[in-house]
Amino acid sequence: MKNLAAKLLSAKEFALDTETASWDKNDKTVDPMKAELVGLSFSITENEGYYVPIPAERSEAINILKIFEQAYASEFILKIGHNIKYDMIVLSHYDITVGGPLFDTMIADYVLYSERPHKMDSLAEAYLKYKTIHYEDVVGSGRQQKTMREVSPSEVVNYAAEDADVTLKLKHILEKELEQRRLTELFEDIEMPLVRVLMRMEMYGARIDTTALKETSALFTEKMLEIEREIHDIAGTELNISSPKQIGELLFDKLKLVDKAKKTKKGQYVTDEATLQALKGKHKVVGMILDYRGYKKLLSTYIDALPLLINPRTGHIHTSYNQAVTSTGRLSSSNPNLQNIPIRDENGKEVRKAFIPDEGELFFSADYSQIELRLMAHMSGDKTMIDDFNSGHDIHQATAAKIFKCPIEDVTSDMRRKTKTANFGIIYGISAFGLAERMEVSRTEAKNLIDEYFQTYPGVKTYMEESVEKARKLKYTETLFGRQCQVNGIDEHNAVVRGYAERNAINAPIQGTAADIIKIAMIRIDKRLQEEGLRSKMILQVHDELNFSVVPEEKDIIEQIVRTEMENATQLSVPLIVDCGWGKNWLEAH
DNA sequence: CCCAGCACGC
DNA sequence: GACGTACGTGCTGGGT
Repeated sequence: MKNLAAKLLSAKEFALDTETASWDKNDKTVDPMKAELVGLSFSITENEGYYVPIPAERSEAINILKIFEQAYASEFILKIGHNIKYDMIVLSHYDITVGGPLFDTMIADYVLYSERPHKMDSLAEAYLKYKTIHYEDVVGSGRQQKTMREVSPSEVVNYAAEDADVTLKLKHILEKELEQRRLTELFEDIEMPLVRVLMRMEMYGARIDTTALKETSALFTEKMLEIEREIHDIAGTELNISSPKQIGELLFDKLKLVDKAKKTKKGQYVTDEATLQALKGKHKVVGMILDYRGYKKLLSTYIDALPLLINPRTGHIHTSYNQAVTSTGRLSSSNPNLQNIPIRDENGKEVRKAFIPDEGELFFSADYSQIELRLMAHMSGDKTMIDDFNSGHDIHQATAAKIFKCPIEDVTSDMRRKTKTANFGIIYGISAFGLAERMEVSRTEAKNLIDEYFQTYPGVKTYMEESVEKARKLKYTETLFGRQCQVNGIDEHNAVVRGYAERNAINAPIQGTAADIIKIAMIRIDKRLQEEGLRSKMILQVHDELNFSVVPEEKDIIEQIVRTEMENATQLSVPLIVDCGWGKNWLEAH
């Protein structure tokens, strides 16, 4: 082992992998925050792989890891991994820091082909024409699946060493392809530095007020059961209100609330929120169903679920930020998803209220104001829209004044609401019909509004057309920072498929550029927190928003750092504005 | 075990 | 006449 450690230390790069077992037998998904190390693998030269079994006994494990500590920590050696954030988090629990530059093959493939999955097995087949030993080949599958700990090292070694070797081989191919596609800068300057930022955010986690959630749970459960009883009375049967099928049959077969009810592809009645809202006046049960669903959703997805996810070691909830999922460049969050915590609905606000800072600290929230619309102004170069943003007026109000041809102070709230919907629609590449639906106006009025919109901002119209044209030519879109997103179906004769592709061609560069910008801001904020020895923590990212747990003494400096780094992440022809808020929980701060 | 339907966020 | 806003994740029911 000492020989191997010495070899690693004298290498300029090596691939690493870890084999782990969950210490929670009920865990299906492998959670690095709850993983026990079973073995280490390395590859320094292609076709050579090493596997070091790690004993279950912790002090013995730590002794072995000490041998490799220097190699892992080296600031000079490039560390190559497939989803390396996972390995870095696991290793950190054994006092190992992975230092130096990183090359993540999963993220490299994501930067090259964001729309496809990036599992190592499929990359090995695609790039190396090589069929790897699969995870299930080692531990089995289904009922009799074992943990990696339960499989003897002699049965793990080939699989584990192969993974490190394959990772190394993939790196050598991927780095060339990144270079050819001019994606190296995006990869090295944004995606790789972001890995450590996300690692710190995940490991720190978020604190939850479980007492408050328990009280809310009792209250909402009681209300939900009461509604359930009433609905059963009305229906005359104990139907399952959570079953859209049974609800559809109640509303449209039994109660016949409407003659020609809309049906899904599968021939089932549509009973979604929009449909039920329209039927609310027809029968009191409709509103009750909506209320039941509201409580049920909050309880099952958030209120009763989140407390179970508190890590006993840290007392916090640890999401997993996935850096290689969305086609546009955004992050996603899972196990649990902390990017879809309720905010609009009154009852839902109770959930957001339960996200609290550490003991004695403050919750700080900073979000970009209108970042996507600002990017539309910048990227289209439309003079009027740029001026409207630079004037500092409320953008929806300023747009409304021009569309409705009235002084800005005469813009009514209804005019502003319609314009706001139009502005959203523009970013998503909406049609007149879709806009009419959203604004709840006639198609003619929607068409007029769009016409006025494009007369007001002719550069936006041109930009949208050029975006589609460019995507048709290249088959991909590009953000300001060079991130590419493949567009499928842009040449399709089928208008539905083509329309989908065209809307994508309009939205992806905007959404993707916003994602690039907040990633840059996160890297810079994290760097300053580290370098300036601050104790406050960045804990959550929600696409255009960053959240922090802040020690009171650092209140001023944190707000200053976060605002500065977010607003100056890049220079545009319009200002980037950040709204900041403080509070004792997420709801108050936002 | 997988898909459809629904609902939460930006 | 049909179809018509981007990007995600999670829960539940229901069919296999």
